[in-house]
Amino acid sequence: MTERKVTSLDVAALAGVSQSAVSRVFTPGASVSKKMEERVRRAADALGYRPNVLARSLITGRSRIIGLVVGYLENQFYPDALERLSTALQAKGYHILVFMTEGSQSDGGEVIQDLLDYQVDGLVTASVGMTDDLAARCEAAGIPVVLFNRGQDDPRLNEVTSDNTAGAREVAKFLVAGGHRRIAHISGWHGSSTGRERAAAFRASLEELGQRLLAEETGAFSREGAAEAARRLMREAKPDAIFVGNDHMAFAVMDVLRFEMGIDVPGEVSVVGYDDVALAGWPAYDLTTLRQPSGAMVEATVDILMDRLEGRATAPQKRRIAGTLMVRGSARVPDGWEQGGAR
Amino acid sequence: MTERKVTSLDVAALAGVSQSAVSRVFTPGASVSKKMEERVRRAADALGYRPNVLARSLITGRSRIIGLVVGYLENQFYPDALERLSTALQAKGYHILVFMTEGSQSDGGEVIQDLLDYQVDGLVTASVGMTDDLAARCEAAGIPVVLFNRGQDDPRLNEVTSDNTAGAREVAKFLVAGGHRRIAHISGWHGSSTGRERAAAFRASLEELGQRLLAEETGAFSREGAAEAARRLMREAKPDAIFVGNDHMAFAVMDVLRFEMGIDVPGEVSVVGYDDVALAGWPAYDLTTLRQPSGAMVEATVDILMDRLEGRATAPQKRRIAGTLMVRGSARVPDGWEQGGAR
DNA sequence: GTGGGTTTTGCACAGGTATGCAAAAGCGAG
DNA sequence: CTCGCTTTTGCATACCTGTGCAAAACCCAC
Repeated sequence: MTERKVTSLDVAALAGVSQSAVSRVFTPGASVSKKMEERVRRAADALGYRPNVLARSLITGRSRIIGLVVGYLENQFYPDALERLSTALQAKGYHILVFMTEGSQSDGGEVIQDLLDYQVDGLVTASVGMTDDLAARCEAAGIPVVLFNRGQDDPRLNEVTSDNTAGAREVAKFLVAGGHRRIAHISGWHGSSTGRERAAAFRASLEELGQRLLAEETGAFSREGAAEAARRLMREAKPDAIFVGNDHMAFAVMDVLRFEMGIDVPGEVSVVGYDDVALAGWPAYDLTTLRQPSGAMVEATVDILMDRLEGRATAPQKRRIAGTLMVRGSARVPDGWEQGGAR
Repeated sequence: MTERKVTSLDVAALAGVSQSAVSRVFTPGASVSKKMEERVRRAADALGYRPNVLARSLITGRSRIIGLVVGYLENQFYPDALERLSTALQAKGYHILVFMTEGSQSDGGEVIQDLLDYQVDGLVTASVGMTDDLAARCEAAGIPVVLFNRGQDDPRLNEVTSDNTAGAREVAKFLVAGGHRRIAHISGWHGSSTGRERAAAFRASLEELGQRLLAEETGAFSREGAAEAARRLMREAKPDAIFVGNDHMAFAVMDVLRFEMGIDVPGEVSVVGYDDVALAGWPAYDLTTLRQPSGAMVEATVDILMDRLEGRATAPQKRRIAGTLMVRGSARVPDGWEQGGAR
């Protein structure tokens, strides 16, 4: 409390050298002699000196802070990604500053100013439909933006998504091969590209396979929304298979079917999700789902950021990570279907 | 990219006033005339000016950044708390900088330096057994530290926990009242106060009620550890009820019992958890558990931080939030037991 | 208009660091 | 030892803002 902050000047005084010398010792790649290094470090350790990142950032213009804009952490996919992202960035000397938006359908407008105020070096947005111009404004300010698990038509923006189209097609093939004839879809929020792409590709793929999508309801990426959608679906369209826009909603659907309506899954209705969060692999759900490899997606995100921050590439990248269908017990398995997918 | 950063000097020049005037307009509570305010704001808006938080923090000595040290986000309790904490702090003009430690049993030593480098105004540690002297070092540097959901004997440190002793006693009463006679416990990690307290209180409470704890295994707060513990327990001690140190482990235990060993829960074995994460309320698990009110715990955390940051209180606080038993379907319910607990 | 008191404004400096530039030191060869 | 070259060091300045202090402006009553 009474401890005054120890600065590079204090160290310099104790070591009997100039402040710039101290600065250079703590700046990788600066020109310092062996002897000087030794001397300064000894003094620094004695005083417990560490450079002030904020003061440093003021002059270098780099804060080593990455902003993360996120809407909700209820869907386990996001905490998992957050954990990986934070760890990966930490290894590179960056840290994550968290900005929560209200709800999953916000455009992030409330936090964008906050973000810029903190002079973040980069920006990752997850689970939020950030409007084009907001993100573009950041890019204009020289801040690289990566949309994580969400696309936007704007060609200026970086994106990392899984291949939603291929994924949805894989699910369609799987369900058709399994002999289902009344296939429905509970989609995510249509304001998000992820939700739209999966829905559109699923519908199109079914038609390629000679089927028509029986019905589509929107679950708004929320548990309650999905439960409602499932109830409507079973009351009216009566499908024998449901592809749900993500795992988080799929769990709600399975709960409604099994525990509220007494329907056997997969005996009477097959359920397939999207994401492959940890819970999907637990036997209580044992959910067949399309894995979005969050590890690879995070790697790609970090790659893009580093390219930009270290001044390598500058062209916007749209990376699309391939997923694989995880065949488990919530959907009928076609004869002869092998894990990893048939042709 | 080529856009130079717009500073208070630019605004001052455009408005034809001094830089200090601009500063004052953006400093709440400073002395500015109506006319000046109007004039500066117009210029600032025209240029898109916003004060640089980092430069500001350099001079005020407050960064408006709160460090959060966290070990893993797999246990849903923590993402939930993170979300609440971030939202609450944001409302007060603070933001969370995330520091991940390796695994749940780290002492946080790797990140402590990073933390201090960023000049955080305060520190919250969750799911990590931060050693006393590290936290004490932060306090010595004038940074308030709150241990979230973890206690430490050091009287200098702030803590927010649920009342583990009362909670464990409630569970003991519930299980005994339910007619169980072979009661076992799968504890968390004994390096954590949370784990120790729950285990000790549970054991003691059983003895007060005239029973002996049948067996205790450690689950190390991990899914795999808990599963192993459950297998050992059922192989050897054969309990008719298991109190598990947190929900995250309890789910693993239920999965092993039901799907691996074909044991009926709660017919043959009752399972009780601790935390009441969202998943506990989903019908697939329908877990009876002691609710840790994360909302109230976060409120208390923010309270303590604000007291210190706004220079009110300075004495360390140890807040203990009361929990309530959520009676659901994973454990036999004693006749006449009412939700909210019997006397 | 004058005087006293209250606001408002500008000036100048501080906060902790990185870096261009020039001076100093080191080094190796002759 | 001297010279030329490379490496190392110190000086001074810049980064962007908040704030104490004194000067200026304002307000109101006489």
